Amino acid sequence: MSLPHALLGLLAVEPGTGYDLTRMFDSDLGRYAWQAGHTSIYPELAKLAANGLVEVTAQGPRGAKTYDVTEAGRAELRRWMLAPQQQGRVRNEPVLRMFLIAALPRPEALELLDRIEQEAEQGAAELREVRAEHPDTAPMLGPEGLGQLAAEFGVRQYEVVRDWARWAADRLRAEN
Amino acid sequence: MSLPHALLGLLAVEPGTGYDLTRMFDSDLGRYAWQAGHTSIYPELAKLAANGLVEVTAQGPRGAKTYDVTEAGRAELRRWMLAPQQQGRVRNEPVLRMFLIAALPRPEALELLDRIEQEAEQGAAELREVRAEHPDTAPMLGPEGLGQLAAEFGVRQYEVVRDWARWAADRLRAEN
DNA sequence: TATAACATGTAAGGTGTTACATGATTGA
DNA sequence: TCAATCATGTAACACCTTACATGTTATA
Repeated sequence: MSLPHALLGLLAVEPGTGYDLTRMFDSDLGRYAWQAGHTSIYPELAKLAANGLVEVTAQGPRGAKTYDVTEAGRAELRRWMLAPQQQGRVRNEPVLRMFLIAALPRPEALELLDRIEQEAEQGAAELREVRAEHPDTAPMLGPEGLGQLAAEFGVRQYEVVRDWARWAADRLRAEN
Repeated sequence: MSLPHALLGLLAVEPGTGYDLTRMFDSDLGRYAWQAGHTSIYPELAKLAANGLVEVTAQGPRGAKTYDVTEAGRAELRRWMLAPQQQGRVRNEPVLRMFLIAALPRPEALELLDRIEQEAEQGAAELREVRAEHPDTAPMLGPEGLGQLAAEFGVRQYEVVRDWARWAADRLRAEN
């Protein structure tokens, strides 16, 4: 049940349409943090609006509705963000595959580890370029900040996966 | 739809009951990779058995049924593990919160970043001890391996979060 | 002998995904 | 004028969570 909070957060960073939010979930955000399709976003926006947490502040061309967070919405977002974390839910298919390598026969395990290492290095390289586009002076809070926080985390994340895969492959090869 | 594959993988590592699987999802695995409660596990096991991917190989005391993977199950697991990855689904509430820091006012953002840094360091410290319990010579494949792969990944993961939070806090404090 | 851990299940309700559906605007 | 992009929605189905429900075995 984090979708409403994700929407609240994204709109608090920058107001936008359901379509804008949909694209955000397709990029950075959906890659490391949270995913959602437009078919869950639109109904959820309607629900948030009905509860007074967001409101339509502008109407654009193709029936486009720009949503913004209300004061009540901002309060709820702060409450959720600052609440004791207590193990939020995690579902990460790539990481699941990584651990289940222990279930594979040796040759396949090594093959997969090597592939993971390569793909992670590639991902890191791509993201390093994205990161380089952000000027070092851009503000950390607001729309620029979200991108920076995500890109920086993403690079480090990929590097961890790459190093972990190398470590595991080395250890596995060392076993006689 | 990774639950069946998670179960297949865990049983391929080591046969066990639905109860055993439930406990696994409560530990390491559920923390970084995938979560599931017993109420989804038992029906899913029945479904996998009906499809011939797992089978009951032993009956224990309290009506306990020990499941093992069949040859067909192993084949399906290999297929899924080695299939081109193409962006598996990721849903990570802690990471979502991290990115949405960009939506907070400065004081709260700094407060949260400091808290994240501390909690991550604590998590890393705890896991380093868990990791130290695994002998360096234990085999990487099989039940010991799963724990090792997860512990090693977990330590590195926590360290990344800690370093990232420190980096973000430093950058934010540096802004005038 | 009582408590904790073991062990399995169903049902209702909520959430999320896939497929279906429509239409406007912009730019090549 | 055609294709891509923008923009929003509904319906059916699959999936997951919470609450309910039951009973056994080991151990302190």
